[in-house]
Amino acid sequence: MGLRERKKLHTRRAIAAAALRLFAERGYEETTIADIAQAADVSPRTFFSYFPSKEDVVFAEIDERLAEVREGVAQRPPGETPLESMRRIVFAMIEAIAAAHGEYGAIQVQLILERPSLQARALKRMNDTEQHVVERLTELSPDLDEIDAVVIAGALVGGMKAVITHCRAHGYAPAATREAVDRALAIVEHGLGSVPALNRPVP
Amino acid sequence: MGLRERKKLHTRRAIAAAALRLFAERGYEETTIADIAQAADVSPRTFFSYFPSKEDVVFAEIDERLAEVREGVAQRPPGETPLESMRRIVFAMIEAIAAAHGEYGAIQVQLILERPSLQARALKRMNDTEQHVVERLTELSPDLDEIDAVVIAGALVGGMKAVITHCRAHGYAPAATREAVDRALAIVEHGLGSVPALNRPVP
DNA sequence: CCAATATATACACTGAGTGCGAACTTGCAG
DNA sequence: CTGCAAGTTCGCACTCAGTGTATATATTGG
Repeated sequence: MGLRERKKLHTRRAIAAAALRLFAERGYEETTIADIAQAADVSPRTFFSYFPSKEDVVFAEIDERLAEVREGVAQRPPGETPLESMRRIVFAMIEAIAAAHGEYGAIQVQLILERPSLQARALKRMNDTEQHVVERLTELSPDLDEIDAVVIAGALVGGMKAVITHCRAHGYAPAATREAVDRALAIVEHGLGSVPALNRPVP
Repeated sequence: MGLRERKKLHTRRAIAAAALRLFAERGYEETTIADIAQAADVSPRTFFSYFPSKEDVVFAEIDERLAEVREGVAQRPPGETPLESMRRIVFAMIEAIAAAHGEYGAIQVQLILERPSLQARALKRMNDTEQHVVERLTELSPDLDEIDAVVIAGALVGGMKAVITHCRAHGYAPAATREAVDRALAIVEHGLGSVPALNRPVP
């Protein structure tokens, strides 16, 4: 990795960190791009060569983790059933979200919850992830009907969203979270278990 | 209904119609609020007393129909099981979406599909509807755990989204749509059928 | 017809986001 | 080390969405 790329990554992180810090200190609306740029020691114009909009900077860290999850999903032990794969994906994502509760994680979550426009963007990201799951699913089980794959992905992501919603309302106690995941998966699986293609291992 | 309210509704519709027409003619980005205001014969400032943002005007008609659906969901025949209620809601919504394919419906759908920001807003509306379903569900079955209700709503709305996605890809042929709905519901229900609270009729 | 109230508009302003060309930095080849 | 090509930052000028406010105009109820 050359100097150029390292610098870029550093600048990107500096901008994101400065933005999140300012958002936390004085609020989202009250922070301008100019403020962020100044705090990160770049020109206002440069901000937009790293993030296409002010809203996107909130998702900087989340997007990084999401990319990791997608990588991880790619390689999968042989003999694993599609259903098991799906369970693994869901757990990886929940874990990724929980892990995001680091330095600025709490601020991100709070911002997203209280700004409808950020909520909308978060949902869009979930939807994109869902599309990804559909692709992966049809790849794993070529004999699976497209409509079935779409429904299954929807149910899975819906379940995930349910867990997040539930945890938000009841705090992120690990035991409660685990229980929520188990319950959600149990419910969804009872329906999913009846799709034969999902329970046949692939070579 | 007084003159004042009639006029307001008329202006609202005029603005929405002008906006959709201009979006169709020259594109979304290429149409400014000033253009819309001029076409609807109001001042630019007035636009914002009817719609909070340029994006919201795209959803004007959809929101009207969604409100109708919520009304319809409210009164429900006695003895109907929660599961039957849910099926009724899903069908009503699918129907509402299909009905929106009127004068400007096609333009709306096209706009939403090709602008990520509009997609995000559409998903937010779906999510809000999902919240509504959760509320209604816990109201209908007080003995239903919250987490279960959230998962069920998620699965239902996920299924709905799946149907829409599928229909979009395969055209809106009525037969195909009906089949998609049946398949989606069948899949979801196989899971949902195992939740006892859902199959007990309420007084 | 009058007064209270709701609505429309004009005006001025902030801030997000874009296009462009100039200045600068890095990577690489000779 | 040196200079050239490519990538990156920056300043500047601009458009447009969206807001606050004060003023004018229309509607309603009495």
